[in-house]
Amino acid sequence: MIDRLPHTLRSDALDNRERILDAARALFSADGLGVPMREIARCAGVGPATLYRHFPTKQVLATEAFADQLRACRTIVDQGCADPDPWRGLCLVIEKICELHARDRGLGEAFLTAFPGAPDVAGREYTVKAVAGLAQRAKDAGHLRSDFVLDDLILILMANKGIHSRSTDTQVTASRRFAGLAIQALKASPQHAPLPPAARLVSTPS
Amino acid sequence: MIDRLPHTLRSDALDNRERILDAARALFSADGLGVPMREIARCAGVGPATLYRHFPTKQVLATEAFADQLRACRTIVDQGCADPDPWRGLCLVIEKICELHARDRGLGEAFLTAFPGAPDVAGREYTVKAVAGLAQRAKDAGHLRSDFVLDDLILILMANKGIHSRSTDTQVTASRRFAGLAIQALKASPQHAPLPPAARLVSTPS
DNA sequence: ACGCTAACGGACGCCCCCGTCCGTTTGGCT
DNA sequence: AGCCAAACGGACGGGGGCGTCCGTTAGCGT
Repeated sequence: MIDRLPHTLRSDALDNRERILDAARALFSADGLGVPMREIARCAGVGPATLYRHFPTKQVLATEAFADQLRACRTIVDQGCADPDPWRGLCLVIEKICELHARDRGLGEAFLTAFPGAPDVAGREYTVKAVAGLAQRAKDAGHLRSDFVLDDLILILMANKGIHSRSTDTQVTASRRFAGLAIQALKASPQHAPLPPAARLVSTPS
Repeated sequence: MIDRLPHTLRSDALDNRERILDAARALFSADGLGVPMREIARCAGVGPATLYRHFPTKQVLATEAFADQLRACRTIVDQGCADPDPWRGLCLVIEKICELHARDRGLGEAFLTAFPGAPDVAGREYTVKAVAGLAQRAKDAGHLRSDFVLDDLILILMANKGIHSRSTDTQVTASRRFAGLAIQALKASPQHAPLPPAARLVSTPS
C-alpha cells in the first residue's frame, strides 16, 4: 500500500525523493533501464525500502525520471511542426530525437519498448498525430517521398536505438550520421525505386 | 578441464552434442543469446553438466551453433563481390545480411556485439576486406555515394539489429523495408547534402 | 556375456536481484 | 524540551542463473 493521507512530505523525505530521481536519471541515461533498483538506491544514498516506498515499481520511477525528457520530445515535435518548411521541420525532428535517444540510453528503451502496456506516456497519441500531419505536409510539398508511412519513422527510431557504443560521444556521432542517412533515404527523388512494403510496428490508434 | 585424449566420442555423446547444437540454434535464433544455458540443456533433453562438458562456455557454444550462419554470411558477401555490377552486388549484400539478421535474433547479437573479444569469427577480416573492395568499385562506378565509409555499413547492420518485433514475419518485413531505405540513403545522388562525420564503430585492423 | 570406463545428470553452493517486514531514527509540532 | 508519527534502512526469504562435483548408467571392446 502507498501512503495516502498526508500529501505533504517531510523535508527529508522530499530530499530523498529528489536524490533518488537524480540517481535514476543518471543511471538510466548511462546504462539503460537494466540497472538494479538497489544500485539506484545505493547511488542516491538511501536504503532499498526507501526507494520502493517512493516508487513502488521501476515503471513508475522511470516514468517520473523521464518526464522532462519526454517533455523535451514533445517540444521538439512542436518546433518541427511550427517550422514553415515542413520538410525542414521533419528533418529537425528526426535529428533531434535521434540525438536525444543517443545521449540517453534509458530514454530510447522506455520510449520504444515503451514498457509494454505503459499508459499513454506524455500524450503520445497527440504527438503521433502532430508528426503525421507534419509528414503529410512535407509530402504535399514534394520533399518527402510519397510512399512514406508513419511506421517508417518508428522504424528509424528503433533502428537508431540499435546503435550502441562504448562512449557517449561516439554514440552521438554515429547517431547523427545515421540521422543524416535516414533523411537522405526519406527525401523524395525521381530516381528512387519502390520500397518493400512497410511493416505495422505500432498499432495506430483509431 | 576438457576431455583430451579420446578424440573419438561415444555414439550417445555425439548424439547429445548434436541435439544440444540443434537446441542452441533454435533458442538463440528465437530468443537471442540471453537464453539460460539450462534452458538449452532442458530443450536438448540433457543435464546441465553434459552441456557444459561439451561446450565449456556460452561463447564456444554460440560460435559452433552459428558456424553455418556465418558461412552463409560469407557466401552472401562472395556472391555480392562476384556480381559484375558492384552496386547491385552491394545492395544484395545489404538486403541479404539484413534479412539473415532479422530471421535469426541471436546471429545479430553474436555478429555485432561480437562477444567483445571474440576471436576472429569465420574470417571476419577477410570478409571486411572483400566488402571494402566491393564498396570501392561501387563508388568508382558512380553508384555509391562518395562519402560512404565502411563504418556506415556497420552502422546499418547495428541499426537493423535495433528493429525488434513480436513475430518473425513482421521482423523480416520491417527489416526488408529498412534495407530498402538504407540502400536509398547510400545511393549516389546529385542532390544530397554532405553527411555528418562518420563514427569509428569498429577498430579497423591495420 | 561381461567388465571397464566414457558419459550422464541430479544436486549442490554461489551470487545477484527482487520486494517486504520491522526495529530504529528523526523531523516537526506543541 | 519532549512527544509521536512519518520516514528510514538493515536484514530477510524467495527466485533464478551459473558452474561443478560425484554417484550412477550404459556404450563398446573383448
